[in-house]
Amino acid sequence: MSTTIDIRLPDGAIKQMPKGSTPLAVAQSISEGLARAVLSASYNGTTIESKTPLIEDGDLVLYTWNDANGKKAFWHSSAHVLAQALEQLYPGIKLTIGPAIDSGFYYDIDAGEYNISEKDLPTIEKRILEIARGKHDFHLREVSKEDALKFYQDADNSYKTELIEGLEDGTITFCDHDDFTDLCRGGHIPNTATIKAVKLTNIAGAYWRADEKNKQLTRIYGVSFPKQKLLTEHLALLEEAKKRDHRKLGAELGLFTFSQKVGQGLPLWLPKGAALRERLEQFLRKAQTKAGYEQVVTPHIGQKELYVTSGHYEKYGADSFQPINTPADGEEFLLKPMNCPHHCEIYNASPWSYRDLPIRLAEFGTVYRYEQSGELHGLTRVRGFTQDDAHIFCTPEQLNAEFIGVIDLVLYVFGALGFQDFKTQVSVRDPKKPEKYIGNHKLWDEAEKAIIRAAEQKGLDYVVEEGEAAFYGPKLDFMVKDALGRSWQLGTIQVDYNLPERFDLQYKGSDNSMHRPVMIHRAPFGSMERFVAILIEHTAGNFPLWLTPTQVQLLCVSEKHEKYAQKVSEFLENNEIRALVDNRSETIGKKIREAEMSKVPFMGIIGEQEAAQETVSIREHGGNDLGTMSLRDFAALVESRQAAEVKVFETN
RNA sequence: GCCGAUGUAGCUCAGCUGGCUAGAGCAGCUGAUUUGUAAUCAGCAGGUCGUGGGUUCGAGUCCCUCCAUCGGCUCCA
Repeated sequence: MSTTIDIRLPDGAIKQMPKGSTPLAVAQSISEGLARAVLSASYNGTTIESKTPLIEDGDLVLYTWNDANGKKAFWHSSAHVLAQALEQLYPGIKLTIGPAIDSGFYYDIDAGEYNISEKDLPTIEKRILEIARGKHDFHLREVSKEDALKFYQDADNSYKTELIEGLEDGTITFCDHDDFTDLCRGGHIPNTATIKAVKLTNIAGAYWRADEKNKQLTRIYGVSFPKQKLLTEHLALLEEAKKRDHRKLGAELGLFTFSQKVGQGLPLWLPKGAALRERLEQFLRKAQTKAGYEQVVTPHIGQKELYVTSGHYEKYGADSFQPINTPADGEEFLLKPMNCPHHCEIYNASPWSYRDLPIRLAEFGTVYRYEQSGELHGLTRVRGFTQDDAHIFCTPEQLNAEFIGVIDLVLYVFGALGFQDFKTQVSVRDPKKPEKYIGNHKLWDEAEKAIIRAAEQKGLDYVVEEGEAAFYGPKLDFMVKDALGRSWQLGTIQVDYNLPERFDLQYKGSDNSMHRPVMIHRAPFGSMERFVAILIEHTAGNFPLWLTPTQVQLLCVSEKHEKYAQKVSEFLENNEIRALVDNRSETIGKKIREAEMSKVPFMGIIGEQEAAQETVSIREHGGNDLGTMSLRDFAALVESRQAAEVKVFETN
């Protein structure tokens, strides 16, 4: 029997090591520095500890802080120490779960009688660091299911026993460090000493097993680092991100507002915001016309019966804005929560032949949904919003091509607005909760397959998320992050066999008999509100020239030059450049400062010289001085800048 | 909806352990100034301290209710 094994490293090199060597030992054989930096590893694709003995040939990847997996191990291990600190400070609390997440880690506890609040976080942080400095090794060990259950029965922790009940004997591991033990699957750093800085970011309620009906636990979020400097940088980054918050910028730039009198979650678009939004609508309208869509308009209310037919009433009726009554007895209308039923009725208004299909009906449709009060969030989650909606009615044979056409449109829109960093997600049924969905399984299977097929054909790097489907059909969702890294669904494309059934949609086939069309619901922006919100956070309010409300602010050096400034303004307006004149009796310095803060791309300074020579002196946002130029040259400059922006997305 | 925090002028904030007519800067208005690349000067005005109740001789400050906002959870047609 061989006493050595061959370990292949990512660069292809093969290390021959004694059987039972650990990843840490492999790292050591490469360099001391690497050994110090190793946080975790994977062997043959499975995550392991840096001290797991390797007993067969395989591929080894060593992870350091610079790898996502290294960070994950670091944060997961930090969660263990957080749990230990909490147990020490609050004896008798019950631990539940504590995973690493994208930006740190959390631990959920049942705090029992304790009332832990934000004020206590610094104390807990201090204790974590004290423990970490104790230089404790993490040890993963296997335990039998019986022993594991006994351990937590003795500790009177029903959460852990519930978790263990769901695990198979032989796969259960505990992790020890110092005097602390936790049920854990693994993925730890070697020693607590590398945890040099920790910040508990917030404390919140979270339901056990993510179920609203279960007890609410206390969740403590944190983030930790191997160097104090990294924490300082992280906190500075968060401060920067806060400056890009669309709620703050929306107010500062005069884009939108809310009123308690009007109601929560009901945005009021100010002139500048409305102008921006209209420009976005025009942009999409143009792209859609080119792609064969036709614009329709439908009312903001519909008879209750309409939503009973669609199935929405049964699903959401109780949690929606309640029916509107009329003087007529028993007559009830609902504010429309979606446009599809209306569009189905437009389809039903005429007979269709397979030769007519596909038909694509588009509408910027404003809908009202009674979102839970705790869900409302700036413009990203509101109770009244406008979907850039459209419904495609096509034959089953056309489905694939139509779906791909919509993916192209979404990618075009994202490209135009500079959203490069998005994730695609195929949202399918939760197999454990079939009662959440309507329609028959065969059609669902087909719809899910159709989406995955199209995503594959377009080469999208998608993830499949169970339980994220709409109740009537699966979706392909385009997720984009906000300034703070929270993920939001923008674009969505959905395949639906159900509404055609419910509304009895038909077309005559080439075989002279009636057939059922397939429906695609789609919205590239998702909603105007959410899209603008994310756009604000991505651009920090520095919108592309073609979108920005004011392109040029003309600043008079003194009131004497107002007349010429008006002339310049008129010239620019005639050249379709959006300009404003600032003729207040203020110093030029102040006017520049304010124009800078309102993020106008160009400032045109107008004084004695400019008026005499019929020129304008241009300063770009950010301070770049472009010098003095003729009005014609400036108009040409703006035009070429704008054309360059458009060209970027036309060629994408 | 749930857990936690917050709520003082249009905005950003001060107001100690409850104690005289609640302060500041910016914004606004009036006047002076007529300005050359990120804040000219002076004066004036502006607040039922989120709402409603309570405790107290006395509440911006303490307690309760509701509303809104923020961070999560849950939800998201």
